[in-house]
Amino acid sequence: MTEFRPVSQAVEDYLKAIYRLEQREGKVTTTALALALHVAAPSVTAMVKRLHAMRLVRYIRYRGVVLTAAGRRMALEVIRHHRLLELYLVEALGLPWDQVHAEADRLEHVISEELEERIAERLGHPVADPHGDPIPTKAGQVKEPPGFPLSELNPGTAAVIQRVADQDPAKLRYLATLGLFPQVRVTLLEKAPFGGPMSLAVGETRCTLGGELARQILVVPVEAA
Amino acid sequence: MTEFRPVSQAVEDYLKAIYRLEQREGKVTTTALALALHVAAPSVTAMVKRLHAMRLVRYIRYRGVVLTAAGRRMALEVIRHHRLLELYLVEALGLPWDQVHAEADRLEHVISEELEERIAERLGHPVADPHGDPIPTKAGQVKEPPGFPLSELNPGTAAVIQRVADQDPAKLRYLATLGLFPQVRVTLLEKAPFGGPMSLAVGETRCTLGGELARQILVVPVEAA
DNA sequence: TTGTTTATTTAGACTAGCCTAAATATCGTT
DNA sequence: AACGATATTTAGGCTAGTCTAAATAAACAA
Ligand SMILES: [Mn+2]
Ligand SMILES: [Mn+2]
Ligand SMILES: [Mn+2]
Ligand SMILES: [Mn+2]
Repeated sequence: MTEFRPVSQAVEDYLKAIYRLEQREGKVTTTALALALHVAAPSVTAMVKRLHAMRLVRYIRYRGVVLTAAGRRMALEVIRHHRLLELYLVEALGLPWDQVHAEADRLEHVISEELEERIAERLGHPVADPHGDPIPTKAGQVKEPPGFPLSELNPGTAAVIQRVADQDPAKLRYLATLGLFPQVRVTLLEKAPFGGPMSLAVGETRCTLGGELARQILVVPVEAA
Repeated sequence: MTEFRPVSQAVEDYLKAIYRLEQREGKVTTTALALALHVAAPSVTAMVKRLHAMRLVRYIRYRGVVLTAAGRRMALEVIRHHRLLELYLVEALGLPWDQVHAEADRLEHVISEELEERIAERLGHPVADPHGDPIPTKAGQVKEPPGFPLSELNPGTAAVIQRVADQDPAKLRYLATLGLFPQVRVTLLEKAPFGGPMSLAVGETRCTLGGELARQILVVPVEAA
């Protein structure tokens, strides 16, 4: 029944990007895709036409693109691979958390369902990757975790980091030196106005963080200790 | 100095196939490559011209193809990936030994040198994969293990399996049910003439094996127990 | 509402890899 | 030494995915 056609790596990358843009921006334009995928706009136009013909998106000229149910299912499948792999590489092989994204971006397209399953099992069927991003289930369920940017936390409040939304290795390495990971508890001490730097207590130490980075760190407030 | 250009998956597969044919047959013809890679002969002609232009092989029209030093280095690099991955998938994730070949065939092209290194470390820098095939070193050294086909062993002699040269999953599953793996000790009891079936003692049990399969199992004789 | 800026698509081209059919070279035999 | 069989290459074509330059539609502002 469910007819099964294999799909190219490029197609999977487009679907993933479309999924992320739908989440973050609501609508998905040609230009946004071109930017996200580092290709020229006409390349995107050509590809979304193909995706439309494959019934993975609905595409209306000049109106952007929307995932179909089949397209969303495939996107989530690839994202599941990606996030399981990231976690596996960190947990089982000790790769640094700033490198696993790039590695997973290539591996996600080639692992079998069998291998995916073994990895999930070995990890105890985890629900989040090393950056706090939720891992879709086999059935395609995702629960985006709650949380808002650390930059909007009120001074004097404690919170637990849920997610680090940036994937730039340099930034991740820097955050690691500060001890800022998902599940870590922080207290906001002071905040300069207009997106300026903030000073934080992390465990025993304290640090200063620019507004840029603080916007990428999602937190949930907790009771003071 | 060593200029580093990335190479496509197709190129890596050709280099690997050329390497294997050089080992097994001595010379590498267009037809042999076409057969090995399941492509049409003219596709091979086109590709070996490109490989020649890239200085990965020397190609003379109608005369076949020979790996250059650079080509051999690349082939061994991919083979190293393949065999490390096969062993890792069996050891660390418990995949059945008949499935790891197909999985490794896709993964070998996308893992980073960093990940390769972690895997090798985790495995304790092994020298052979689950089928007994030698794992080239980082520097490109391979030592083909000794051994001759089980089909040529003399009746009454004991031997240790060095290598199972077949990679057909069905055959490998069958051999697994008989307990025939590398490092396993067997004794040849009887042998029918003209490549006919042979009866073996494997541990406590005995079994019968067709000449076809016996030719793919490489052994080294040992003292009787 | 008209004109300008910006986003998007069309047109046309290119590369890597693959294919089939036809031409040609090599090899093994007589 | 020549012939037929076999191996190999050439010729020509196709798809996926990319690009730049040019045309056009949509959005915004006066
Ligand atoms: Mn999957
Ligand atoms: Mn992640
Ligand atoms: Mn390598
Ligand atoms: Mn193997």
